[in-house]
Amino acid sequence: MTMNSRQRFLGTTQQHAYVHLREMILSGVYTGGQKVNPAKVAEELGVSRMPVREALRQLDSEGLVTIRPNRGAVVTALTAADVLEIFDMRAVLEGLAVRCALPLLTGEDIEELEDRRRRMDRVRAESKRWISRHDEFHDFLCVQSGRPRLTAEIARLRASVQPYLQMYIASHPSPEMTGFEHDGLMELVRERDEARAEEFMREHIMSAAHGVIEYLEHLENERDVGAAMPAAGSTAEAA
Amino acid sequence: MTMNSRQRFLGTTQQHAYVHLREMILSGVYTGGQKVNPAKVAEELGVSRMPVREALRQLDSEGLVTIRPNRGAVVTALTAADVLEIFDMRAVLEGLAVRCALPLLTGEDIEELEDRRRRMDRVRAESKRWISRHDEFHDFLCVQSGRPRLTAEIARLRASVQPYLQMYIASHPSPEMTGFEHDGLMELVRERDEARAEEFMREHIMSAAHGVIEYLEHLENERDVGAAMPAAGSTAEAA
DNA sequence: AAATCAAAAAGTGGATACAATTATACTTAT
DNA sequence: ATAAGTATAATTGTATCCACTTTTTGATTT
Repeated sequence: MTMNSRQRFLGTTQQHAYVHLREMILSGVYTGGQKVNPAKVAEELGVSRMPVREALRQLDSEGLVTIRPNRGAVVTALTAADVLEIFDMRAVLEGLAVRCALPLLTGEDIEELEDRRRRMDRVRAESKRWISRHDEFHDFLCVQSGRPRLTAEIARLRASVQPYLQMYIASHPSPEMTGFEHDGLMELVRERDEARAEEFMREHIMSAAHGVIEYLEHLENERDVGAAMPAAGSTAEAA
Repeated sequence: MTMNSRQRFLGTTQQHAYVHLREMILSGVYTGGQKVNPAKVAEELGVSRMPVREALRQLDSEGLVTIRPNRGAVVTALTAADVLEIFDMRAVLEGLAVRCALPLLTGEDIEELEDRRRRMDRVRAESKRWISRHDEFHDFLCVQSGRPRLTAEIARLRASVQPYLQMYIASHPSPEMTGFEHDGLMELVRERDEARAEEFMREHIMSAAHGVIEYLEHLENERDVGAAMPAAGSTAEAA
């Protein structure tokens, strides 16, 4: 049962640990602020602490965990401000990506893009699948820019907010995804209007961001008033 | 003489190794494509291979070295296309940074910025010092955006092309740095014109990029013709 | 002389062992 | 009762050791 999954895994043990931890964080099993015990993780995977440490170091560089010297690693907890910052960065970078991709897109590419947009629309009701196809749509466009570093960076930023996006979605059952925006984008793509497509992409991403950010601000406010006067209730009780 | 510099270094051995390797790469002592021998580095620093390995893993995540499983680490060698990609990313991100900083800047901040611009201009002739002060000017503006992740990412991108910038500078003795552009930026900052300041910053960064990129393309062409027909010269000689 | 293969050397990845640091629990004093 | 201090446990950081992979070298064959 706890049969060592290392056996089936191809590649180095470090990669195995990296993939495992990353999945755990992105899927929300390890939640923000939580300490990561390397010894436990190592035992779970049936490996030593060393490859786990290296995986954590890598995840730290990518922003998913935060290592403090001699004090261990914690899963990075993002504030609403952090999430805003990340979306802002993604917005300008993905704007750049469309701008670069536009002159390189063949008619075939545009057809494929249109296809993906339709596939996305088809599952508008199921938020999880829609998100996944939405990501694929965006990713396809990024890849067509012929800029691997840009594409990777955008993917990294997208991943780092993923758990928060999922929380938001979970708390807003069936928010009827706004797919129509992509029609506007497709139109600008066909017209090969670089400037307007870039601008449109920026606005599109930030409009998606607002929901998540407001949700997180709401949570933070709730938590703050709760933490600021924890004595209020008990004082009343005592009195 | 080879007195173990670890003694004087505060912090973990891993940090020591990281700082050391980073300096070596950024200063150009380790040049692009070169293999890094962890055992040698470890001995030089008077530490074991383990912290060196972790430092390399981190540098890999940051793009300064490339680790291939079972085949060691090499200093990342960037092509002209890579450098263009990085400058493009920096341009849009730093555009975002000014836009965010503008509404937050106090009169004092603007004075300080102006001060830095003057200090930069004062050493226009000495390219090394000018570069350094130029970076500080840009960094100050980034910090004022109140976006730590954005600031860090921009710094990372700037660092990754630093060796190439230095090569370019070295091969173009005293290119009479174009400081005047910053006057235009300062004007837009004072007017608090977010949109135009963002656009200006983008263009400013890309104009700085062109020199480096052309230089690298030139080098690549030279290398390519040299490699494509290495017999050409010797054939002529033989004939 | 060039190509192929085998064996050795070098190098990388991972595990265990040990040292140093931080966190926790317990005591003691105010 | 609370706070400070100390002892102990837990965790983190580093080094050494071993196994496995890649690279190099040299011998052999065509």
